[in-house]
Amino acid sequence: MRGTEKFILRFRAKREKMKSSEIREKFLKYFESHGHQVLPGSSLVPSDPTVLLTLAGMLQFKPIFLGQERPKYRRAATVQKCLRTNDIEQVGKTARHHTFFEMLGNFSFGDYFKKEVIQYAWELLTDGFKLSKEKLLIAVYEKDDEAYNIWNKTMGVPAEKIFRLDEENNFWAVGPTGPCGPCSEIYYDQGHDKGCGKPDCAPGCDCDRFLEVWNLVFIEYNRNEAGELVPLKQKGIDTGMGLERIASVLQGVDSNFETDLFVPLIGQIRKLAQQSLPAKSSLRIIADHVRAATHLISDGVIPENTGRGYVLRRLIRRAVRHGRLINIKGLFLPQLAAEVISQMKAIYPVLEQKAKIIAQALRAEEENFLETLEQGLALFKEVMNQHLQDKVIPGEIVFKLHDTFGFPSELSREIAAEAGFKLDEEGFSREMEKQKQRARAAGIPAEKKKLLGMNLDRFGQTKFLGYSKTAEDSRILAVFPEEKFVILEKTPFYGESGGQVGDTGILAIGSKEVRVVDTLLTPKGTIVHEVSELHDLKEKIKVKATIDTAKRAATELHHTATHLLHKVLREVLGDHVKQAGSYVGSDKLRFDFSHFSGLSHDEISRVEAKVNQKIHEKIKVEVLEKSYKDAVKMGAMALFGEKYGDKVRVLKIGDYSLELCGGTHARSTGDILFFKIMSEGALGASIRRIEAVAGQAAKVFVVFRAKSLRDEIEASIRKYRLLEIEKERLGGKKFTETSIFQVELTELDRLMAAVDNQDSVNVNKFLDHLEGRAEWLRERIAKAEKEIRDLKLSNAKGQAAGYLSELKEAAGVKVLLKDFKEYSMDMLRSVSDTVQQEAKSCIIVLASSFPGQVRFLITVTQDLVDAGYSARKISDVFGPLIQGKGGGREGKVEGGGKDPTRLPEAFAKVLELLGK
RNA sequence: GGGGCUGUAGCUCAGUUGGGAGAGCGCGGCGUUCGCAACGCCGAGGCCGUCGGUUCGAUCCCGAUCAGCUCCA
Repeated sequence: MRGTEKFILRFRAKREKMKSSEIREKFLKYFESHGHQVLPGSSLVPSDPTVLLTLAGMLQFKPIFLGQERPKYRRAATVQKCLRTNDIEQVGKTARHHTFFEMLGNFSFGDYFKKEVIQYAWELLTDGFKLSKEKLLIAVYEKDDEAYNIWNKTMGVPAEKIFRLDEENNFWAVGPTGPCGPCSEIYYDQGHDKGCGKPDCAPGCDCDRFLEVWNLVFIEYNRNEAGELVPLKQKGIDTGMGLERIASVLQGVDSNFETDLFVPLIGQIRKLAQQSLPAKSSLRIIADHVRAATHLISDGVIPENTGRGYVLRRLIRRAVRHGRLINIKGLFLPQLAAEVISQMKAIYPVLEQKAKIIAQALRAEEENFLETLEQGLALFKEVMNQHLQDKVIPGEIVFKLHDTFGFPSELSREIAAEAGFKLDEEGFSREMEKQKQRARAAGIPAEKKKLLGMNLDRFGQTKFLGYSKTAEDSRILAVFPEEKFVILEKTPFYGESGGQVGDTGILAIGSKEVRVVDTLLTPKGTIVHEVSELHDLKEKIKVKATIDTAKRAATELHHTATHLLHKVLREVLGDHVKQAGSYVGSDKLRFDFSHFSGLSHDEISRVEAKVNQKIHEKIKVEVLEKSYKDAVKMGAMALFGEKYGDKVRVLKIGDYSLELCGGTHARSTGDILFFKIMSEGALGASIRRIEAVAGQAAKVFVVFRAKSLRDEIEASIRKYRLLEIEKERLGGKKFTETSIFQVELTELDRLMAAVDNQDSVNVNKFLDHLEGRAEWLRERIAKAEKEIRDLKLSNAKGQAAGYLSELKEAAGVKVLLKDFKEYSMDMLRSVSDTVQQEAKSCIIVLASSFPGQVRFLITVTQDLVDAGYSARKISDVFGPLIQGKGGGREGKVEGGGKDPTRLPEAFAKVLELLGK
């Protein structure tokens, strides 16, 4: 009976465990019922551009606490996803560390303060969550008597359960200056057996006995520049309770990874591992990192080599490596991410919306890393074997792992540490620095370098008139004869910037003209004209500056097309597409952007169709002058890391696209005429490059492409016919009619009509069709060539038996000497093999003669080699006579020469040699 | 823009004094079997990324180029 009772008790205990979803709900409900506005958690990517990631629950309220923004509500409560990687190497080793976690928090903005928040926290924990008061302990800042007294007197917590901790532990601040204040922490005592057992073990100890479950921050001061604490008029409250931690307490488990937040996920990883006892830490690391990566991607981060993207990349790569460590075969992250999504989509709907991108990005990154992981690990193993004594991985190797195989250095550190090795950190930094210098030295074009060395700051910003004018009377401010640079007072010439190339044109002095070959722009805005010759250019004289309008117009088309392309890419591929550099010239445009995988044929086609659709719509292109602030407010896309002045130009393409841009543009998208992508490819990890053409250049490109395809097809048809004739001659059969592959002129006319209608779908159809025909013919030709080779080979083999009768005797040895016309080495070998098989013991010298060229093969059967004959010795006599030589083994020599006319003489010499 | 690594059968990859291109998986056929799985036998499938150079001869050495990966700018 007692056994049954126990069972029932355990069963009930299990049933009453609070699920994590109930904890979130209960938390928010509690504060809602106490006048708090429940707000949605913010993205992991903060709106504050100076902060890399959301690493605390209060981040979205930081401007309020800093006094920069007025709160909409006086009280708020949130569940906030957070991501931290500062303790990443601890994740998996301990029961509590995470990179991704959820923070439950309640906030007061100038409303309630210490007393209320302490009451709320206590009530929720003891009454709402039913935690035993006996097991809760309190820490306060050592100088905060007020908090101490509230806990002790008002709440009735006995003095021995309240600890005073120092500034390091219990004083909170956003930075060196700004709002700050003491805090108070609530600990849960897990009992003696969970702790370190030291006599001084208490809250704040590193061991696992006292769990900090809730931190209450009392924001009451502002620390000024002088470091003084000035009391705030509006005091605030900011609290944080880690969901994973409180869940482990409420569910009575030893680690956060055993809560319902992790159990299903870890279960699935265990299944994938196909191993009875996979390493616990690897399971935890994978589970943690998958959660983090999934959420990061859902908030628009994709794996890259800088910033947030690099954080994500490190998480994914570490997870992939641990996957291999526990024997998971093949791709596994997309699958696990799906589990995370299905588990958390109710609370974070964005996960479901971005499910496709999450799977794609994870798959691409995992696939890529798997490609290099194996090689890198092999190198690692090899190097470790070489350094068994000092147990240090040399800096060059760490660098190579990073540079070539994409091992983030901390991953290398981790792998090394597992085997008791260390990294030569200094050597690594040294190599890294070298690489940076190399790149810097090579990165700056010669002209730019010249410009930077000249110090032209004193000229300031040149007045640019080129937005509306193509010619202008001006005056020369300065001439630099050595560099052939000219600076004008004002100019219609556009200096190279924002990807757009500089203008070319002429400077006229009276009736004399000087060509401007390029125009540059200094960082301070000085426009520098590079001229082909100096002539009479001097300071202060008057010139008329006229740009090459045709080139400028072609460039403008490409520039406007670039903006359309950017927008269309975001529509077709997703919001994560960001410009990463561009080139806009009169001949073509180049657009680099972030995206994790290559574009499919279909995606490229859709992009082209959409851009051409916008061209077809003839949308008005306008430039608005705005303050930077207004521009951003309008929703204009600005490039991260670019500097903008007070007044910015905003390029508006109807209601379609809005971007900051200082370049020059077409008046209407209709002017672009046609748009065609020439190529798409990878630039580096997660950066793609598209090269495209617009306007007349696009038309020319399409025509040129079509014509060269047509030429190739015509030539292929001729070649194929010849091959078929030869095949027939050699005894092969069939002749395929090829004229159906011919390109009719009317087809090209229809292609041009499609170009004129911006009908890129049909243009591509035509081009693909031509491409298909050319490809088909290429394959046919390759196949016919192979068939001809095979026919020749089998013909040669078939005839070989007939040569037995030509065997001669020399000193009791059978010898075959024969010249074939235009046989390949394969055919000679085939003949030699057959004859050897039949004649058993013999020496064969075969030659194949071409005009001015001979190839030969000399073989000696093994029994004759044993008897002292040598193919090499024969070759040494035979070769020189035909102006050549050969090499190989005693039994076989291959070689060649240049004089087929002396072959009879050479054969005779061989007989003579053998006869001796 | 610069550096490193990789490119061989449908897939995963071997392949050194430069001298007849291989394995495993997959595929096709046959056999054993009532059938499946499994196994055995046989077979197809390759201009060794492309172009050029050195060489009598290049998957191999050198150069260029393309593609993928990776790092730096």
